[in-house]
Amino acid sequence: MRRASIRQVAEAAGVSMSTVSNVLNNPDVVTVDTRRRVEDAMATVGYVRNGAARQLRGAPSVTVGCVLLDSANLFYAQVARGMEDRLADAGCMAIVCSTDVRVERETRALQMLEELGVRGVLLSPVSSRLDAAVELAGRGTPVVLVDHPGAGTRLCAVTVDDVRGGELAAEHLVAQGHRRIAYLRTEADLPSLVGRAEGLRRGLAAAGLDVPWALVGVPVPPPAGVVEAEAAVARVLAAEPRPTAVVCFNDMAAVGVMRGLHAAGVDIPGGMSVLGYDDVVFASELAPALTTIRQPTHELGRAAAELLLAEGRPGHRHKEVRFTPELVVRSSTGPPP
Amino acid sequence: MRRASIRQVAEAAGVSMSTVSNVLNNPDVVTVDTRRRVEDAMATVGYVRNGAARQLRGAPSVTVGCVLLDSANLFYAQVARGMEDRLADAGCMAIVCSTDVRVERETRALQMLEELGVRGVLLSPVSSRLDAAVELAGRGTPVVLVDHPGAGTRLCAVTVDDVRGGELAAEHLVAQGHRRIAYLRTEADLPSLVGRAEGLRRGLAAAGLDVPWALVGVPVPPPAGVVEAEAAVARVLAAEPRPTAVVCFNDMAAVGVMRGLHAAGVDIPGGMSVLGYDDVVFASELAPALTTIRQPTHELGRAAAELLLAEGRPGHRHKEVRFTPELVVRSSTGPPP
DNA sequence: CTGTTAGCGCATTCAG
DNA sequence: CTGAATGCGCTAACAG
Repeated sequence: MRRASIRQVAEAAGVSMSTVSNVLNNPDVVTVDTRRRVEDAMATVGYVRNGAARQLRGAPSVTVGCVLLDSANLFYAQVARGMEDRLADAGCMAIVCSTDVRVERETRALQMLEELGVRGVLLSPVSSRLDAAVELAGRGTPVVLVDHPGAGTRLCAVTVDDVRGGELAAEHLVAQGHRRIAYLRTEADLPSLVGRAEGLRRGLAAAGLDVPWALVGVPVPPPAGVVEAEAAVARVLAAEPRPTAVVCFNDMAAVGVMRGLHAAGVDIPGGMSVLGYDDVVFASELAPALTTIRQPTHELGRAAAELLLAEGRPGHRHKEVRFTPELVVRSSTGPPP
Repeated sequence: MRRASIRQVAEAAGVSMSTVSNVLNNPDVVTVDTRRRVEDAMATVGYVRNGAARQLRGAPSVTVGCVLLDSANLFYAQVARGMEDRLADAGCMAIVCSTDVRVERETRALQMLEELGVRGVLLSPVSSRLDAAVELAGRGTPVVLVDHPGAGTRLCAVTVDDVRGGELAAEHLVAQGHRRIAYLRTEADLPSLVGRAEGLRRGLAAAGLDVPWALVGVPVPPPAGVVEAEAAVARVLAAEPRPTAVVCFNDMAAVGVMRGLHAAGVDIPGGMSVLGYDDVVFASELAPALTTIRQPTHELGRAAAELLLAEGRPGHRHKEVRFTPELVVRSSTGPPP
């Protein structure tokens, strides 16, 4: 069964195709009377506009690709929701793709989205190799980077000041008296994570500490979820001398760390302070309530969508919107033992 | 700048358009030699297939609509991820739309998706009025319901046995000695919620309790998030006689309730037991760890996508896949005071 | 104000 | 194996 086209509507209403087209696109150019007739006809034949045909004719696409590391991750889920909301306001819809930090998945997603002819792509890139994204943009599909500065690429970007986030973490812990701090790191060279590490170093250095000694990086293997973070606890406890605080790359990892610490019988924050990142919605309800660095997720998504929608409008230029993270002090951090 | 079409590829390669089309769709029907030439040409002119044109010609769409209550809600985020994964396996992509339980938003989303010509729609409906979905399906866009049985609609559906979930909750609490139980209810008549309420009633009745007395419904206004749930605590504490347990419609609501209880100085579970629903990833890390009913989110999404992809294949018939929830006992429930 | 026509990019004829 | 022709549904430009 093929859908009714503008043609059968025209027949049913006894007018020409272009009249039907007009009631659709230039309603005021057609008599109230005929318009009514056409609208009735559309209803009776069950007419539905054909997006593919419109797009082929050059109408702007109503779909936007959202290529994220993991849409089920609460952080990205909220970012995606922000995108979705802003896009909906503009009559657009989000096609969301999760890459799980895999280049091939990212490449494939970008390819498919380009073939679809999306209005643009909001991308939280898997790594700093942005060639594919730059080429995509070069071929005419606007790209806005999310949580990645994209320095020197001429791509618009929405970021959070990760270095500042790292500093915030370092300052807070140093102020509490910590002198040796573990931080969880993943294999991927996500710029947001390297930024935070840099911030940690700066913060420690500013406090006059010997950074190489004061900061111990603990690797967490992919997919770097709760389970992997929990397993990493053994490695932080084994470090000599033992660190008195651990900084996590997100709140889910902090959940894992807390779990591991509980299992090992280490008190939080008495025996070890734990610092999260993101301030997801349940961070305040953990045991103990999690001290963390808040990122404005929803706004991040909205801003990214905003930037994308602005592309192609007259006076458009490369732009980076940067948000500032915020320290939220709760009970999982305290003075060292 | 318009994208290169099959035509410029043909020119660049010195062959006809149909030859190019063939290397794309019937690679073996063309000489290895010419194929190479054409492929080179595609690379140099930067050719990208035009999805709109293909779809117009009748190619099956690669997009599927996922219309969910709230994609940022951890439960749906995971369901969506399951959908996305299964769809990706089939070379498809998910267009996700959140309705926030608003009919107009649902209607609008379905409309837009139909115009786009999506391969189908995975819908967690706002209410039991499924007319729009049924009509959509009638017009040829397959619809699979998620978390809604869709009785009598001939629509495929993926559900969780909500009545059983409610029973599980009732049985557990009654076994602990509770005789008067509050349950949080929302305004929306979501079938999953009415199912659970029914299960609660059955469970209590089976234990020989006077249901109208034993079960007190406490309304939570939209958007029924953490904040609203927290505010509802006052109402459960004010009920006379005071209930000794409260069952929540999801884990986020439980977070709110726990927060409210803490604020009111009520011990959990000493003064009040709290039961969640969903078993989201952080439920085990709350203070106290949350007793809850687990739903298989990812599988739910996968199964829905599976059903959708199966539609239109030869021997297809109406089907409902039903999953079974599971009680996860932790520390937020215990004997009444 | 309404009707006619051409062509968007592609895949599928059919004739060479 | 290749080339030319047709039409998918729609809209913009033009003719009436």
